[in-house]
Amino acid sequence: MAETRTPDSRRRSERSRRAIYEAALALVTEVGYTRTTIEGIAARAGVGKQTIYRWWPSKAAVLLEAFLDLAAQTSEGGTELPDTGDLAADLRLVLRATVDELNDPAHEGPSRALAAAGVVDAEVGAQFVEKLMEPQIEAYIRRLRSAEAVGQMRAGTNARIAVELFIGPLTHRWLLRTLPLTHEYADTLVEYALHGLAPRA
Amino acid sequence: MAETRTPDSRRRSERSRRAIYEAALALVTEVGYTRTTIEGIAARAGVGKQTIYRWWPSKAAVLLEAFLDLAAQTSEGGTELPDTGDLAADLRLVLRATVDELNDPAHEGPSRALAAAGVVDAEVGAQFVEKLMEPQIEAYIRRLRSAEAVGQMRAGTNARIAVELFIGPLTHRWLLRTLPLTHEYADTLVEYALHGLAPRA
Amino acid sequence: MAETRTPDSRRRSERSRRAIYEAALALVTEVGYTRTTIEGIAARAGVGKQTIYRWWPSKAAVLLEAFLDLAAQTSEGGTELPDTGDLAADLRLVLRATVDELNDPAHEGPSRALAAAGVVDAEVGAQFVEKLMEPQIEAYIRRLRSAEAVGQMRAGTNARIAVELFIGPLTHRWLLRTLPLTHEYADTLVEYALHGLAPRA
Amino acid sequence: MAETRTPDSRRRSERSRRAIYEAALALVTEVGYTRTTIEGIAARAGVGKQTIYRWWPSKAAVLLEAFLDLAAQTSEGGTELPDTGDLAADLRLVLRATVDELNDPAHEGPSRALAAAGVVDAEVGAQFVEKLMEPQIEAYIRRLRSAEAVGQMRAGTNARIAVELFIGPLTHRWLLRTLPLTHEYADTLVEYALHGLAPRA
DNA sequence: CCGTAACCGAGACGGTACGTCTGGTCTTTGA
DNA sequence: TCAAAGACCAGACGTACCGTCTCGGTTACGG
Repeated sequence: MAETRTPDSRRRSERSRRAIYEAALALVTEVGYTRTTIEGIAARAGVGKQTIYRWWPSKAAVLLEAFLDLAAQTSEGGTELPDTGDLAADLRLVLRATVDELNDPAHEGPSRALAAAGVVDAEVGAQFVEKLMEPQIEAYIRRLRSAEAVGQMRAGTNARIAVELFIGPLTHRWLLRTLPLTHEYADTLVEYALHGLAPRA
Repeated sequence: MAETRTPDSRRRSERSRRAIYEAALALVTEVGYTRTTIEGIAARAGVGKQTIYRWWPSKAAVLLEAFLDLAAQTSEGGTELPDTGDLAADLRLVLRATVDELNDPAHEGPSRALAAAGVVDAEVGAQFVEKLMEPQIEAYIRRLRSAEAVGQMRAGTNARIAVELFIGPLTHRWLLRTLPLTHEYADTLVEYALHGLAPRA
Repeated sequence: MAETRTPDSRRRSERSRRAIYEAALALVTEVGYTRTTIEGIAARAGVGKQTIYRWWPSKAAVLLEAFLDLAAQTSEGGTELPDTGDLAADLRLVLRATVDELNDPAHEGPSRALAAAGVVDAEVGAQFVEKLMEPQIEAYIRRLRSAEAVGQMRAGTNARIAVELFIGPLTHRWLLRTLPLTHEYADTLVEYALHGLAPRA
Repeated sequence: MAETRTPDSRRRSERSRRAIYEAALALVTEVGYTRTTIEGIAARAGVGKQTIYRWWPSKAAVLLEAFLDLAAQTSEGGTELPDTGDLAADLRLVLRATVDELNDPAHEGPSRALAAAGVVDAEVGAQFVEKLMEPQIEAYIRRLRSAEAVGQMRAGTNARIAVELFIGPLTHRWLLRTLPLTHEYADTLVEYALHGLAPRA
C-alpha cells in the first residue's frame, strides 16, 4: 500500500502536485468523497496514477493535503483571534465567521469528506486534528487566557474544555445537520457558554 | 440503487435478517467500515447478495438498522433521563454513562462507521439523527424543561441549544479523538455549562 | 493467477463466450498478438474482464480456444488425407493445400501468435500440439501406413519421423520466413522425401 | 521508439554493454522471455534504462545481440561442417551436435525466446535468420555441394530445400516439443533424407 | 590540457495493462 | 416458489513496465 522505497522529493514535479490538489478538490465537490477515485483524480490532473501512489498513501491523504493547501492559501497564516477587550463580542465575531465558513458550499464537500475519513481512520483523524483543528484551538486558548487575565473569565478554568464549549456544539450541528447554523445560533452559544444555563444566583 | 419492485415484507425471512445484522456488526467491528463489503456480509450471513439488495439500499442502511436493532436490545426503551430534583447531579450521571458507552470498544466500530457515513451521506445522516440522536435529545429537553419549572434553569432558554452544550463537546472529543473522555471531563462539562465561564457577577 | 474456486460451467454464458472468441480473433488479426490485450478483448466483446479471467488462465489460452473453435467450424472434422493409391500425388495435394492455408493472411496472425506462445510456454505448446497438430499428424500416419501396406513405402519406417520429413521443412520455412512457400516447393519436398537426396543405387 | 539523435558509438561504455548482455541472458534463463523486462535488465546490470534505450530498439534486439555474442564466444567462428568424404557420417555428426545443443538447458531459454519473438515480429525474425540461421544453412549448402561433386548426391538438387530436409524436422520437434530429440532420431533423419521413404527400385 | 559535449546511473514522469476485488443486476437451480 | 448461489457487466484498486525526460556526475574529445 505505502511506498517502501522512498522517492527523491527534490525531483518532485510541482506542476503535478498542484494539478492533483485541484483535481482532488474539484472532484470531491462535484461527485462526493466516495465517488471520487484515485483514478479519477489522476485522469483529471493529467497525471499517471503512480505519481499519486508515489507521494500519498491513500485517497484521504491526498485530500487532506489538498485541503491544507487550500486553507493555507485562504487564511494566510492568520490563526489569531481578535482581542478588543470584550471577550463576548470577539467570540461572537469569530463564531459567526466560522458559521459562514461551514455554510460555504465550496468548502462543504472536502470538509465533510475529510471529517468522515478522520472519524473512521485514526491516522487521518490525527493528521486532521493536528493540521487543521489544533492551530485553531490554540488560538482560542490564547484568547481565553487573555480574558482570564483581565477578569473576564473565572480563574482556573480548563481552557481546552472551555474552547470545546464553543466549538463542540457548532461542529455537532454541522456534522449531523440537526438544525441550520446561523449567526443567532452563534450569539446564543456565546451567551450560554459564558453565563451558564443556571439562573444567576 | 433503490428497489423498484417492492418486495412482500410478510414473506421476509426473519432468520436471514438476524444473520445479516450479526454479520454486519461483526465485520465492522473486526475489519472496519470501509473493508466491510456487502459481499462479505452476505457470505458471512450465509445469504445471497440479492437478499441484502432487496431490503436495503446501501451498506450504511444495513449497518444503521443493525445498530438500531442492537441499541433496541441493549436499552430496552429506556430513553428517559433520571429526575432526582438535582439537575447537575442527574446530568453528571447521564454524561458519565455516555462517556462509558463511547469508550466501550464493542460499540466503537459500528458507531464511528455510522457517524462517518452520516457525515458524508445526508440521507444516512438524517436517519441516524432521527432514529438514534433525536430520542436522546428529546429526553434531555424534557429533563431541562423540568429543571426550568423548578427554577434550576434560566427561564426562556432555548432547550435544543442547551442540550448541545452538553452533547456537542462530548461528541466533538469522541469523533476527533482530541483528548480522552473521562468522568471528570463529564463533570467539568456540566459545571461549565450550568454556571458559565464568566465570573459570577 | 489462475482461479482457485472453480466456477460452475453449467451456468456459463454461451453468448459471452462467442463474443470473446470473435473479439479475440478480430483483435489479433487487426493489431497483432502483443498489442492484443485482455482488456481490449473484454471491451470489444462487451464483457467484464472477470468473465475472461474466470474461464481462461491467460491470453494465449483464450486465443487457442478461439482458434480451435474457428478451426472446428472451418474443417468440419475432415481430418482425413485422400487415398487414391498414389502416395506421391496425394501428398502433393495435401501439402499444396497446407501451403495455401499458411499463406492465407486471415489465418496468419492468430496462427503465428499461437505458435509463438506455444514455443515459449510449454503448457500452451502442449495444448497446441494436442489439439491442432496431433490430429493432422495422425491422419498423415494413417496414410503412410496404408502406403506401406501396398508397397509404396519401405517397410519398418518410423511413421512419426516420416511425417516430420514433410511437415518439418514446411513449418520451418513458414515460421522463420526464410523463403516463400509455393506449390513447387511442396512438390519438391514430396519428391526429395520419398526418393531421397542420394543418387539411386 | 527508435532514437532519433544517433549516439556516438566511440564513447560507448563497453562495461555497460557486457553487463547488459549478461543480465539479459541470465534473466531470460531464470524467469523466461515475457517476464524479462527492460527495467529488470537495467536494474540487474546496474545500468540506467536510457542506456538500453539508447543502443537498442527493443527487448528482442537486446536479447538477439546478447545471444549472438554468446554464440560468437562459444563457436569461435567455426561455421564449417566436417568433410570426411562420407556425407552420411558427417551429417550424423553435425545433427547429433545440434541435438545436444538444443537439449542444453543453458541455451534453451534464450533460444526459444528469440525464436518466438521472431515468429511474431518479422523484423526480429529477419535478424534472427540472417545472423543465426543463414551462416549455418550456408555451411550445410557448401557441404552438400561438395557431396554432389563427388557423386554422393543427386545432381541438380535444390540445396536450400535439401538442407531443410535435415533442419526442418529437427527444429519442428524442438519448437513444438512433440517428442524428445535424441541421437537415434538424428541418425534416422539422415537415413530417411538421404535414401527416401519409398522402397529402392 | 582544459572546456564541454555526451555518456552514464538514477529515477520521476504520463501512460497502459495487468490481475483482483467489489458493486449492483440478472439468471439458474436446488430445497 | 423462493432464496442461495453465483455469473454477469462495469470499473476502481494498487502494481509493474513502458518509453521519455531530466538530473547530477564523470569521462574523453577536440579546439
